[in-house]
Amino acid sequence: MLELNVIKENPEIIIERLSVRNFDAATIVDQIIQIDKTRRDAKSRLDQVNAEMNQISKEIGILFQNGKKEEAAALKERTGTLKTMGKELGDKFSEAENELQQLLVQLPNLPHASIKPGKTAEDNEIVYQEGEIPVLHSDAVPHWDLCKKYDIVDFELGNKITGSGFPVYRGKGARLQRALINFFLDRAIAAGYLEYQPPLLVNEASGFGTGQLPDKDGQMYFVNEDKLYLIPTAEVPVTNFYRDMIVKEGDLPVKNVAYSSCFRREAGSYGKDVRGLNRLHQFDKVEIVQIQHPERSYETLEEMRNYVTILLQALELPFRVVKLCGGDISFTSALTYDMEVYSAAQQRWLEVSSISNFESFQSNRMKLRFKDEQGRSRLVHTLNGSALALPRIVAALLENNQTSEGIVIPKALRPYTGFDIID
RNA sequence: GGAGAGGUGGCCGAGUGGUUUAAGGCGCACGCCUGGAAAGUGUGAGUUCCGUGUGGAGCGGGACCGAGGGUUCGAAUCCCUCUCUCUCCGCCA
Repeated sequence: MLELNVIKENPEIIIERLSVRNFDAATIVDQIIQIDKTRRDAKSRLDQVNAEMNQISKEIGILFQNGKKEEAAALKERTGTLKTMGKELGDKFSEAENELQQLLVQLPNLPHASIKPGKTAEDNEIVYQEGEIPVLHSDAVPHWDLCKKYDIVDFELGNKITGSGFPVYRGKGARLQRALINFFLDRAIAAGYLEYQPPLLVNEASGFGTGQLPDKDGQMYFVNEDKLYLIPTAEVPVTNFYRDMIVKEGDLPVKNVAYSSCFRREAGSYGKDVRGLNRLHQFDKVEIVQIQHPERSYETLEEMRNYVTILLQALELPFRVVKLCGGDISFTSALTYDMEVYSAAQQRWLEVSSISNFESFQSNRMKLRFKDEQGRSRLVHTLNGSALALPRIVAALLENNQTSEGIVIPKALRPYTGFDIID
């Protein structure tokens, strides 16, 4: 959520910057400024009425103590009209406030100044690429066939007990998953992140705080009985730890890491993108989250990108870094790098990490602030990134490392898997 | 799921209708005291909104005692709903 003051002070700039996303904010910004006026006017008058009421009540109290009941009764009569006025103004105020809130929530985050306009993923900018594209034998097969061949991921069994998009990992497949989780967590801890195990279900306030609600309501699984949402990413609980808090400036940056299962309805997805492990309803991910001083958040974004780069290098996967264009960047993000690995049998780049700086967009929703040196409350910046999402990493490892003997496990992972080949 | 108790400032804890402008304590910040510290002592300290002023220095005012409603001239205090925590019972990994 953008800050009201910022919108009020430079409405044209907001409209111009949001046009980079192909978002026409002119009408909403206009309405916001109007409603805010109404709201402030009502609040101002309401405060005056309340002040007068408080004054009268105090006087009545004193009169009662002195036994002057008639004078008190006379004063009471005046409160009737004040009360009606107060009620009307109060209603007007909260109505305006609600409307204002509803308008504010519709505006996406301002893209960073370096973000280029663009319509789709086609317009994203490849800013870096590393690693050799493997040349596979002519009999090389995609990972879903390898899963079957080595009996490590069973999609049909998942279909049977749950539905499509919920695979069952078996034997060395299950151990590979566990190895990756531990590998990623150990690396993150070594890089100074604090490990958490968050709840996998969150309440509505948490969904709102990180921006999944009300926007992406239909993308989360919802437990109606208890009004709880299954998390689409550990970002939601881990960032919301700090909702409604004022953190100490000296505690910044906060660096947290969490492994969690993630649940996504993926409503509207179809086609070959969803084949095998490419797109699932439930998957595992290690997520890094940072809370940082506004003046240092972009350094931190680069640091996180560099951190993920090292992970991909350790796994010996060819990868590239994509800077998302205005049309492809998420509603909440100011700048996002997607990290993509090359999956050689599919001959596709697969997104395995998305690293974003949300600036104050989430912290404004969450009322997450810090005290600066002058004792002023200021919104922090929040950032997060996958480090990493497992299924597509597994897909690329299987495809790229397939040999006639079996699937070769990268060296860095062997201490975790306890085997060096899947055969 | 059943029964009971309770949510008060950073923390502990008083407060059952009117100078509560939330007692007191601990902790905190800044002074005094001290060679330095402890003890002692003094002062101060929350969040947020509106107005005025103007980059939030200041001043005036509103709201905030789990959340939301209600009663009343007036609510931390009374009533209703919700929520969370604790204890006991039941169930259970």
